[in-house]
Amino acid sequence: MFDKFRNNFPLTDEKWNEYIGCFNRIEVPAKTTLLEEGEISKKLFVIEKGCIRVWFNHNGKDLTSQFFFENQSVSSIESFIKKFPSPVFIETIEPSILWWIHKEDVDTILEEVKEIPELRDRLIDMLFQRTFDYMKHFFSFIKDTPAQRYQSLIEEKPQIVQRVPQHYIASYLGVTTVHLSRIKSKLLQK
Amino acid sequence: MFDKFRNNFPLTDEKWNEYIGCFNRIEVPAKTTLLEEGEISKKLFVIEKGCIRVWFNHNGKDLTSQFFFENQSVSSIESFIKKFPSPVFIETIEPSILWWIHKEDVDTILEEVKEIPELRDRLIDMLFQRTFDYMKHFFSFIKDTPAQRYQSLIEEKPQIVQRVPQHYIASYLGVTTVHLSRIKSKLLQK
DNA sequence: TTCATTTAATAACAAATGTTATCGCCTGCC
DNA sequence: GGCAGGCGATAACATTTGTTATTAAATGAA
Repeated sequence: MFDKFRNNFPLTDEKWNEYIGCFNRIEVPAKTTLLEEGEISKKLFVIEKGCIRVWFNHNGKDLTSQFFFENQSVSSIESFIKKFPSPVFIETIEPSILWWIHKEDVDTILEEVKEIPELRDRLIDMLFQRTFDYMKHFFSFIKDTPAQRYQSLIEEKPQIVQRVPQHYIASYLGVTTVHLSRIKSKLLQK
Repeated sequence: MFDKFRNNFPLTDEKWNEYIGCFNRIEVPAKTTLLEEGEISKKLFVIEKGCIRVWFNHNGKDLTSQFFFENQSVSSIESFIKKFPSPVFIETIEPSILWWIHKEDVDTILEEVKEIPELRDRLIDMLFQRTFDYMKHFFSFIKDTPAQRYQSLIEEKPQIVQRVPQHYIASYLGVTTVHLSRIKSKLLQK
């Protein structure tokens, strides 16, 4: 699972193996809850196979805010980093193969790895990237119609459209399932 | 301007004065453009007095994405950090007193300051905070109606409602000026 | 397989929001 | 003080989106 990343990291083999050894492999069915709302997140997940969504409950409605696929890492970032109760649920969509690591191990690794400027810069870069992604998604809510957001989704994140049930996509785009259905049928007419 | 922050930073007086000396004070009227779309941002601004908005043009519409007030720092973050052409304009709303610093000076300071773990951690913390703010604002677009978003704005960021012209607030909330007017008059009826 | 459950499409109607136009009030400027 | 232009309220109408209900298709479990 992790071998393909090996040459991206300027570490001794010894250190590398020590870090990799902290990860645990699990296989879980679809609709498995990995983190409950209110819980303090103690695990970071990496997806080997499958797909995960982050969602929250608002007045009884199930609202999805993010999707994750193979090779992405997933956590409730506020909860994991700041030890706040998680505002969100994390749940598998498909049967999945995951690797998880304890927060304590992540902290230890980060503490050691900070001394390596290349890695430190890459971590800061990842943080920025996450922020930019949020900004981009957020902008689309100010400037685009739901139909345009769906069109962008098809173009930019086809995995979501192909692998995720439609009612999750609807709330992700900020519309009802009925309206997403209408958007799709209008697209087909053209 | 910066004296009130002095005791927050574990630096020698000499270093502190060197860093503060990099800032330049300017006074500008309302509606002054500080950064054009497409330009690469080379300045970071700190607001001593006044108020600033970040906006972009979408199909001829003026869409505001952020507001900033006293003691906040402002830049087109993607452009300033990554040297991309800025996707946004930055403009004063009120006549303002600003302090600006060159990107090169920021880079130099950051390079030196990274060696101080307290500061480094605080910088990373600020990055996270920015991300959390975006996430929160973004969530409100999925879960709340425009009327609810306006209500939250009154409660959580009263400065915006008090000091910013209404047509800027409208696009910030993702509605037309006409609809924001309706929202306000409905609130008064209750 | 069969049956129950989940998921998606559609229709009819209701509510929210956008568009265009008009009016009045300020504010800054001469 | 008077005037022009910017700003905000409101009305009438158009369009978009939500709600509820129904049906059909797909999926999963026994």
